[in-house]
Amino acid sequence: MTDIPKCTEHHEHTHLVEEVEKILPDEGELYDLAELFGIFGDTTRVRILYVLFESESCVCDIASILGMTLSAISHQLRILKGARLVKFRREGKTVYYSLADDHVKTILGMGMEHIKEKRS
Amino acid sequence: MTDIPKCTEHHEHTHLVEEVEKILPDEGELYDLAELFGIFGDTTRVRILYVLFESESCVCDIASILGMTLSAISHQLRILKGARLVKFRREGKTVYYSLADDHVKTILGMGMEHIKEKRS
DNA sequence: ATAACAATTGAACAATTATTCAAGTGTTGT
DNA sequence: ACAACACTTGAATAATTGTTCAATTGTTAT
Repeated sequence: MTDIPKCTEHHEHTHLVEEVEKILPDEGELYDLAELFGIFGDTTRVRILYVLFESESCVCDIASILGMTLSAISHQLRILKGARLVKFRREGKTVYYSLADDHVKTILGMGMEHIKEKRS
Repeated sequence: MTDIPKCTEHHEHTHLVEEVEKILPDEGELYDLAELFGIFGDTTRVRILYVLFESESCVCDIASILGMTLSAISHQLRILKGARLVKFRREGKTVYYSLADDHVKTILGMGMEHIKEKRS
């Protein structure tokens, strides 16, 4: 019966709780934040974003470049679209996707910096 | 029979493929990168990190503050430890965790910026 | 209207993952 | 040696998620 603990002795609990509550984002923000990072947490989506770094591309090209099916890519693009990480425009039969803004580059860059440091 | 497409007409495929291959991280880096972001993709882990922003804390305190079991927190700390996002030291019976470096703050800050913009 | 192509969508399946439960370390004090 | 506390760990379960398959929508050309 593992229960929520109240560390028998020590700490300035009450104090810490107050401080944490001050800076801890509310439930909604926390959820959105985790969801955003979760989106970067899949190699297919990251690869798509790297393709879009290079140039605006249609679904078909992305699929072709990454060696995956149209459907798989389209599903992932829907998620990226939902998080407003990419935008799109239609031109005839083809839909062109591109990065929504520079946040994507910055965030991925930060992540890359971290893993490169920790790899040594 | 959904197959990997080769867009019938258009594009400078060969050119684009070359360009993308130049900047696309190799398989290992890509995996590590996605894995890193995946770690930020869970509200429990993000909450733990926010607690550690405030101060070094023992597992018991984190669990107590977040209203979760010791076991659940310990499991998540193991993951954070594995990604070198947190470090720890033992002092008698208690183990104190703290942020490994400033990357965590920067990365979470970037994410927060993005969602706050997109919320309006 | 019909055919052909680009893309989207929903359902199904397999794989991954977070939490719980129960049992196990490791350390301190008696 | 024993009990008590802080924490860790492995297995099990439920929930989430990525890809595939099949069907559908939207657009263009004949």
